Amino acid sequence: MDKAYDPKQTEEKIYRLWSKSGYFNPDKLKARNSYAILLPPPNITGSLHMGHALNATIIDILIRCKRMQGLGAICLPGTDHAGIAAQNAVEKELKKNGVSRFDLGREKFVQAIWEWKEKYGHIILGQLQKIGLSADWSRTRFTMDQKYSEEVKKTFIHYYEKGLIYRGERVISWCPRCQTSLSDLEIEYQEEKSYLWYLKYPLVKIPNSKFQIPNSITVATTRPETMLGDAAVAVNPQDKRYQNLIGQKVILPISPYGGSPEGRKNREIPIIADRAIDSGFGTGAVKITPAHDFLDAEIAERHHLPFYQVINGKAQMTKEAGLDFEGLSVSAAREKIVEELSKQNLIEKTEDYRHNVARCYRCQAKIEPLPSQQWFLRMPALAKMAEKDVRSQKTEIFPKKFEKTYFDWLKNIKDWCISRQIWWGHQLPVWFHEPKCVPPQGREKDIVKCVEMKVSLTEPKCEYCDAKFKQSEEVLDTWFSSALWPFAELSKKDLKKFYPSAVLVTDRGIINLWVTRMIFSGLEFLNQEPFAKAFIHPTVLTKEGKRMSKSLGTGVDPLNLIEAFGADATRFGIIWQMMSNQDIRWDETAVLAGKKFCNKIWNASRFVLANKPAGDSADLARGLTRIKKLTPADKKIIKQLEATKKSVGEDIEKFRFGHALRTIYDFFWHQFCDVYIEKSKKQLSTSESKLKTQKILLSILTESLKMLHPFMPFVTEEIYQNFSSKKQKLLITAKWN
RNA sequence: GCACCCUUAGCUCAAUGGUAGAGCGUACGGUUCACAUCCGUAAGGUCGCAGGUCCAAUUCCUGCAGGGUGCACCA
Repeated sequence: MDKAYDPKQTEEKIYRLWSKSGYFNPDKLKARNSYAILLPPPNITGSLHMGHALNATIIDILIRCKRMQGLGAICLPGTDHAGIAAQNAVEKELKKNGVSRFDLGREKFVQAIWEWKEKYGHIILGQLQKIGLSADWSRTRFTMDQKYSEEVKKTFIHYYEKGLIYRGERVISWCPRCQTSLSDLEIEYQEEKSYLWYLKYPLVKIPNSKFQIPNSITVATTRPETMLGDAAVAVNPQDKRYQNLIGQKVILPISPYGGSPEGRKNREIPIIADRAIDSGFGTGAVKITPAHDFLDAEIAERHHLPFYQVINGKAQMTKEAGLDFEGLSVSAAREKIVEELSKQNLIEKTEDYRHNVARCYRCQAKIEPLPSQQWFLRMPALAKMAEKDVRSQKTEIFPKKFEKTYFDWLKNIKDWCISRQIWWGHQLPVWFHEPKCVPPQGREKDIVKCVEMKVSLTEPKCEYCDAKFKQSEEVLDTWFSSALWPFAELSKKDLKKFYPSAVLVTDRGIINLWVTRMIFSGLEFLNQEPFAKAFIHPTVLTKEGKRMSKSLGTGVDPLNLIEAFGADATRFGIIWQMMSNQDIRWDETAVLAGKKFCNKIWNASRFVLANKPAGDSADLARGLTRIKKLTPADKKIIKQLEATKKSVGEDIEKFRFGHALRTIYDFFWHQFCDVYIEKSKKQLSTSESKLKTQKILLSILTESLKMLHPFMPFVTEEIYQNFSSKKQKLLITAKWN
């Protein structure tokens, strides 16, 4: 053995050794019980970041530990097609050559993404191998595999036939850049400086009114351009200031004019009372734009107000906004409106205002709420099921504080908008027959049965004509397919063995996007929750406590760490910092400590192996309990080993990985190396205690390597290869008792 | 606005109802015989602030401040 440990000469070689052994696949383990963990499928667009590294390390510690405990341990890997993210990534690539996806057309563009996926999609899995993840790669899945796709469609059909999926026109969140609808969870809010405009809407004069009616009512808004779509002004029914005005009408000072200027007549809209209005905000009077605001849409439903869509999917003003505005961008329209209103002296005042603006979680473009025909999954019943499951502890969310995130979302649940207008993804199994058959003479009655739309796995046939059905162009929300990850595409045999999985390990950022949806999907389709526990691990932040971000250049690339310090040191550094489920403020010196520790293990092993007696290692190490006449130092180290094993075992069960690692570290370095090895040097020099001491050294080393292996797999396996027994050739399957 | 979490050595973090510890860094010293990626010694903390409970509080309680997260609002 060399004087220093060199990860570069070791890691690839050892990983190949493991792969060749086939033990990542539990079929080879001949274990009675399984222990499965799903790898949260990274996006095909992803490249390894600290979050992946932490996640994979935790999963791998558990898998390696359970494998050594004799269970049929498996990590089920794969990748996610990442609808919007992948589409955006490839669009960006094409843009470099000045090509848009529309230039290519749908078929060719989707083909380009597939090619891109073949080329780059597997890279992240290779990176996970680099940090040592012992996943069963023979079972690698992809969320757009043919079988997976089929099951996604079957799921849609199941929900549809159960009446849980419906199609409807609703105000939804629309990303004008991605050109698609988004669900509530795909929106991020960002604080922004803006203004609150106080606009005066003149009241319609009523002759002979017994009340004193003011000239105008003032409404506060952050989006003056939406006034073109206003359908009412609303106040709280309790608001004393406006009692006289409820039921009166105001004149929209700028109205969407069409046609000739002579026909110009401003729209008159009512003043209504609605409980949703907060009388403390602004003037207590609010303009209601049903088509472009969620709350306004709700209020409009209650009051049967018309929806005027004045903004389109490209964030431009529509024809309905009137000839003066049609085609203008939202921001240009805003300027024009403000200018016009101030000309008319209808702006009472303007206030500085900070508020949260909704943005697309994939491209950061400003979201436009607008009415659109979409497909929805009815959530109340599913949400109830999911809530009950965690309330009854059938699925345990750990740490418990994250239960709140889960319950909060379920409590305020909205129907899930599952259709997306992008090209990359699972096309809806919905087929259109348009136009309907033209009934031949005398058969009108029969043909009435001809359907315009059919939900079906394969293309349906019309009973009355030869016209082909056309499949819906829309695709499903990526998370609709991710929700099926615990079971889709698994063979019946695998399903029996690996469902439910033991524990789900993931980040808090996707508790509801992913975890919650997996839970209700599992309950719905297999009548059992997909995992017994969901462990929400910490998030890796910068040293300053800020989010790591590639675009801001604040990210740390784990591959660089592996290159500089080795995979074991990187794993050590990550886990060393993972204490009590607080977020990690990244400190690279922990990786340095890991590198030093690798070397310490290496050199202590060199010492022990230089003093290894002849014979099979397994036999030598097992004889520990039979050794007589132990010295106090012998007894002490044996006792310390037992205590360490116990403590580490308990820590791992409770996901206290950082604590476990520090316990082993302290034992190995300070109790074993600093004290016992030093003492052993004397014991080795006398012939009566020599063999005993040699056996103890070998035994403690072997047990230490086993404990360390889940945390630092490469260096421990490499050392083990230098003295492995005929009976137990690999450390990965050595018994961890 | 509501809820939860965090605040301990220069940095990143532990532990603990009764003399506060680690890693990294710093200073000084040592080491042919496993390891200079090593060993030893030292410096360095009124444990965020203000109250309270207790014989005793960094540890328990309350309030405040700063940082973070989730939810609601975001007209």
